[in-house]
Amino acid sequence: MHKHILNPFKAHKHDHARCIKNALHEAESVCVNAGLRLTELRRKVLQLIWLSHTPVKAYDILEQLHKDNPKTAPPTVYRTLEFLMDAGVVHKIESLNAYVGCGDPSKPHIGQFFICEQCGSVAEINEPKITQLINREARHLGFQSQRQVIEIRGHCPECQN
Amino acid sequence: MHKHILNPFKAHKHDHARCIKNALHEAESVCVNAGLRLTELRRKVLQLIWLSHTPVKAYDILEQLHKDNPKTAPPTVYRTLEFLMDAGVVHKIESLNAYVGCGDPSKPHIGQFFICEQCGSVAEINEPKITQLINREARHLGFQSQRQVIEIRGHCPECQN
DNA sequence: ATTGAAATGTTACAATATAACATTATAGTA
DNA sequence: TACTATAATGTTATATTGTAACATTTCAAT
Repeated sequence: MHKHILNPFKAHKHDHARCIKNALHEAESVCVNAGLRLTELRRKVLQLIWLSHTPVKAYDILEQLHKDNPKTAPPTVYRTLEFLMDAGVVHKIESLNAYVGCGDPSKPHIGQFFICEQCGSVAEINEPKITQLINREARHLGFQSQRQVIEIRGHCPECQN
Repeated sequence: MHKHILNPFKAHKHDHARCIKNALHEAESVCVNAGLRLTELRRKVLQLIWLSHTPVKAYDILEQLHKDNPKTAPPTVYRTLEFLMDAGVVHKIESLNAYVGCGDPSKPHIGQFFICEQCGSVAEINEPKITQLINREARHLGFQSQRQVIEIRGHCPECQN
């Protein structure tokens, strides 16, 4: 696997329980290192996101949380998502209005996402050449780049017939 | 101006009336060539989008249309936007939920957008190197790329102090 | 134990978008 | 010209996504 592939397309029967466990463990250490509190709620939401193989909608998370507490309201979800995104352990897919676990939160980065239109699965890479090329174009325009939204729609290996 | 810059950051006092006129004229010929009907409504919406120097929200368009017809409803706007996007004369900025006129609709293309967080203005380029690089990464993943969402957030030349 | 800040709860609502069906306009044909 | 199939728009209702503002609870540091 190339080093810049943070989160590849998953084989159908990879060990996803392990994925989740690993993601939670990484999130734990990211938060500890940054002096952030990964509370029960935040851990729960992160886990719900990782439980899915595809990006998760805020209101789907809300629905899941209702199983624990039927009175949970949208702000709880959105605040939690904001925290997880700021911590760098979750990314938002803007073109889907949905949220996905970061494949490698160990250091902050600009992710590039490949999203399957068919099955919804997402791969995340961090290819510095893309970042650099875009930054170069930005300079040509006199533009100061702060955040890059790179979302490629198409078909993943398993959905091509 | 580089050839791949489809829509640069505008100087404060460029001739925007000319921009609009030009855009409508181009849209006209795009539609004629494709056998599409640029109706009064569609032309009106396209004009409203170009009237703004920044991406326009669907409900702002709706509000403008209400001046002509107070009963106009959301589907009218969204359908018109869909038509204009399919025709290639308007792009949606996914990270803003807003719509912007295409800088060069003459041939279909993948646009790359630079969006100023301060003033909201947008520049559009079409740099094949970016497209190609991303497509190469896609191939590494076994991914068939169909559409690229490239939106760079930051500060435009006039908003850097 | 006290307290200030962070986290979460709660209520209400704003903003964005679509489904489904009705009506009108248009272009091509008889 | 009138007819008709299709495209375009109107209309009603509702779904989805997201936030403002204030109340309460939890937590860590004293």
